[in-house]
Amino acid sequence: MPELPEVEVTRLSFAAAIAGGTVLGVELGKALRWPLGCSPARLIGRSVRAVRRRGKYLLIDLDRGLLLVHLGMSGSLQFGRQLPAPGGHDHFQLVTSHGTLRLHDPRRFGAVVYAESENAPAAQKLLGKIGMEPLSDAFAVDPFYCALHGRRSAIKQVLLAGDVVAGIGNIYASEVLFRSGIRPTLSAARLTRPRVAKLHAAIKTVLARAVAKGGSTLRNFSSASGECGHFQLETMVYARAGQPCRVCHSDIKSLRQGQRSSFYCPNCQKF
DNA sequence: AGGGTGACCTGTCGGC
DNA sequence: TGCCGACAGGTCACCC
Repeated sequence: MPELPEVEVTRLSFAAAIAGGTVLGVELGKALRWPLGCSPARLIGRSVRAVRRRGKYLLIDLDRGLLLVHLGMSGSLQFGRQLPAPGGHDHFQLVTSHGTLRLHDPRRFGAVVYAESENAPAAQKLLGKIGMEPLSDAFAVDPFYCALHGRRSAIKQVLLAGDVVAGIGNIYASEVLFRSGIRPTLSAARLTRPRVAKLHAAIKTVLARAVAKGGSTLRNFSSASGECGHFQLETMVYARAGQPCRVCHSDIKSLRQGQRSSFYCPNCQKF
């Protein structure tokens, strides 16, 4: 469920509250995608410094080491002093003096991994190939254009791969391509500079807007404080196959790319 | 090295 | 009602 906006909304919903807390306990449920990478007991007594985000990863900085949290396809976090009793899909809990952080993840594609530092191999294995942060100043048109120029795959696939720009998943890839008038099947290398500039602007605008709207709640996403998002109410193409385009009223089409659905308007995105 | 495919896991929904 | 296949917001290991 979580793309960059949902992960950022989650971060904002508990980062300030957990900062300064001391780890009192770590509880593991069923196995997630990867093992924690250290004994839970080793984390007890450490304090939480801050919570950052890199792509779709949350980085929970401790006074020594950090936890990398990924929500996978179906994960969400909850944070509070008094959480209800854990259920069968709650697979990780970080109990701190400021409250408990809980990972709920039915499909278990998510993960919580400990690393000694951001540069340690355990962290770099996950963060090493992540592309530019789209909401940072480092994400500029020139480097974006250069990176896309070397890719012959379809632009939708390149956006999803995340090694050029970080954090764009299946919903927002379709949305930013609609707003820049680009067909998802077009080879990334064939985009002219003006079109890359338009795509760049759409990525910044759409992701920032989605964060402001609390992310997208399609099935059951909610932030760590339990708030649902509302961006799904303003999607232009995602999951709208057969419905009229909100701009030109043509039928929205869908197709499969790399075993994932893409949505586009054949009139607004001609090539 | 870039690009394509299967794999991981559970829940839900539509069709027969 | 029940079963079965397709699909779901991600991404990595593995092939060519």
